[in-house]
Order: sequence, then structure tokens, then C-alpha cells
Amino acid sequence: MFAAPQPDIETLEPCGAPHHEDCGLRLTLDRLGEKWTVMAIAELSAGPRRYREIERALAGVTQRMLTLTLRRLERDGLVHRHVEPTNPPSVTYSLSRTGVDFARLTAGLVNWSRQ
Amino acid sequence: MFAAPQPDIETLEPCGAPHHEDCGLRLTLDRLGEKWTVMAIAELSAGPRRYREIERALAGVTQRMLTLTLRRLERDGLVHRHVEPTNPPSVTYSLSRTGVDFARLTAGLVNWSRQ
DNA sequence: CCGTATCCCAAGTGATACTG
DNA sequence: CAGTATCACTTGGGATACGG
Repeated sequence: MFAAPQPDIETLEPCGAPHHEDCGLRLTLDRLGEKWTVMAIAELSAGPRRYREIERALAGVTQRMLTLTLRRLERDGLVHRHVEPTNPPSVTYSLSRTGVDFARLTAGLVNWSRQ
Repeated sequence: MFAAPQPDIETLEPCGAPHHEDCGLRLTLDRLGEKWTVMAIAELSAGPRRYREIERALAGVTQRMLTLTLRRLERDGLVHRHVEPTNPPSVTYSLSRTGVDFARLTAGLVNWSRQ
């Protein structure tokens, strides 16, 4: 994952404490709480996408938020960003191995949320 | 679950749009993003707990945030709140059926976050 | 097409004090 | 014991405009 190792669920308690805010679980949860992350991952789980394609798929997202979301995902190793230096430029995003795992995880959330 | 039905992952896109903010997935994700929710659920997954016990388990939580968290979980049907009208009062929280399901789901998140 | 740069507001959270 | 009531702060996110 993208951060430090973490105890199991029986000793989960201190994870929210000030001195534990950088733990892996917290990073995961914070990410899930971000407004556009899961939808971006879902869209990319269907295959590589260009910036504009993702923008269209995520109805209502602003360019600012989409860029922020994708950059964070890239920083954390969940997506790859490939730039084709044409004019105008062409940028393609795709899931990394970790990103695919994450997508599987969130698919479980999606299903659970339906019933 | 605690809200409206939802399309599957292939048609997930509009879920973040203004007119879809009340969908089940969004509610689930927002809840996961809340700071103390998952830890409270984890603590309760080990058995019923009194207010003070949860407070001690969630190192760093304020009374305000703990109450807010538990009230939201109760409102959404994930935990039960049982008041024993003694003096001083004794209040016990426990997971509902749905809460147990939710705990299982988050356990997956915990494991994934560890590596 | 693919972004950056500002400005601004509302929500989530924390600190602290008080109470039946 | 199990909360409420305020206040103050920080951050995420939206609106808008501009740029290579």
C-alpha cells in the first residue's frame, strides 16, 4: 500500500490519535472520503482513459478537482499518467497494479451500498 | 443499506453529481471518510460497549465527536443504543445486523491498508 | 486538450466549559 | 456517567478566469 504498516482490527484504536494520523488505514479512509476518487477509479477500471473522457464520465467535476484527484492517485501509485507530447498534448491515465486491487476493494463497497 | 438503490459499477459516474448526492454509495463513502466511524465500528465489533469504554478505546476522541459519531451510526441503523435509566445513567452501544456487515466490509479495508 | 491560479465558502473537527 | 453548548480553526471543494 501507499504507507506504513498497520496493526489488525483488534488493536485498531489508536489509529485516529494525533500521533497515528499517517497510518495506512487513515490514508485509505481519507481517500475514500474524497469526493471523486472512487468514481475516477471506477471509470479507469474499465480501461485507460484520457483526461477529457474522465471529465465527461464524472458529471459535475471541475477541472481543478479532477486534476487534484488524479494527481493524488498518481502520487500514491494507484494510477499511471502517460503524456504524449503532441500538439495539443494527449494525456492518458490508467490503473496500476495497486490501483486494480483498490478498484476491486471499492467494488465491494459499491455492492454493499446497493442493499 | 441506509439509502436509495444504486446502479452498478459500470454506470457509476453520475453518483457525484449534485442531483445524486443522496445515493447509497455516497453515503457509505462519506461515512468512511469521517474520522472516528470506522474505529468506533471496530471497537463495537468486539462486543457491546458503554460510552466511556468506547471513549477510552478511541484515543484522542473528544466527547463531542464521539457523540456525533455514535448518533450518526444510530440514525443510519448501524448501531443500537440502549439506555438503562439508573442514576447515573448507563448507556450501551452495540452493532446492528447491518453494522456487523459493515464491520466485515471495513475489516477488508483494514487488511488492504496493511499491505 | 489539459491543465493553473485565485478567491471564497461551508463543513468537519477540535478545545473548552458546563450539566442532569 | 453520558452527554450539551459555544467558539474557533482548518481543509476540501466549488466558481471563475486564464494559459501553453
